[in-house]
Amino acid sequence: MGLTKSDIFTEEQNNLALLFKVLGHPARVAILQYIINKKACICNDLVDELGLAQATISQHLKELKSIGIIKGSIEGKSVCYCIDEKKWNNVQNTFNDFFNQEVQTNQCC
Amino acid sequence: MGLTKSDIFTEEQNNLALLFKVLGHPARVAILQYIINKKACICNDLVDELGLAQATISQHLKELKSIGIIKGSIEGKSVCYCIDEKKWNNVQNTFNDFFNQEVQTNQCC
DNA sequence: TTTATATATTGCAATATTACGATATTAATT
DNA sequence: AATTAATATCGTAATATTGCAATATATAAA
Repeated sequence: MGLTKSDIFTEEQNNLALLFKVLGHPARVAILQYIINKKACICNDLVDELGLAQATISQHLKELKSIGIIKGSIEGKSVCYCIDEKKWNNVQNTFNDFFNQEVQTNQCC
Repeated sequence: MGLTKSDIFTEEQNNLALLFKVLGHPARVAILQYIINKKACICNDLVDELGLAQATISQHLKELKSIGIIKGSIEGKSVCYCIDEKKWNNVQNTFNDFFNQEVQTNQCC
């Protein structure tokens, strides 16, 4: 198997899980933190900063871009990446909506 | 390959990514939502509710337990699972700390 | 004690992910 | 036009994840 049965879940569940999944890798967390901390937007510096090959970084950036949390703009021969603030806040809100669901007082454990 | 290079990232980055990763599957999102929505804590109902085999559900529950976001207590021959509220809030706070990092105004894109 | 019920674990097949070298592609520079 | 530099894509090997049947374990009920 190895195939997630996404058809048996709601659109909402699949979407939420996808957001979590994309953030669920230390390299992608590190990339986001790096982009946030530097005043300017970055690209190839990530290869030097993290100890990963250029192809690997490019792949992680692609995944982050796929959920829209970062965006890139071509600057000459390099690409400048930055956080998409609107999406960033949107993802945070989506997560908070999930966590703010009323947790009932346990009737067991 | 296929091996995440966790040694090149900080403890914090690995921990945060792990939390996201465990939540990054629709079945686990669905399990959490189900446990939250029902007043009482559940166990085998999940097998009926979601269309997954008992072994599969058990495995997902194990992963959720591994980060402490749910806990189970033995109730006769069944196990009652519920949200660990303390950890639940803790995870939410951890995520919010991450998202509340100051996003600098873009100098590109 | 035997049987039934609920959950966990094991083993395995199918698919996904991670990582990287090699190779495009694209744009600036010479 | 040729070269350099930055990034993306392709192909592939190694590992991880998902899912399930089969089996083990544990407790309640008969």
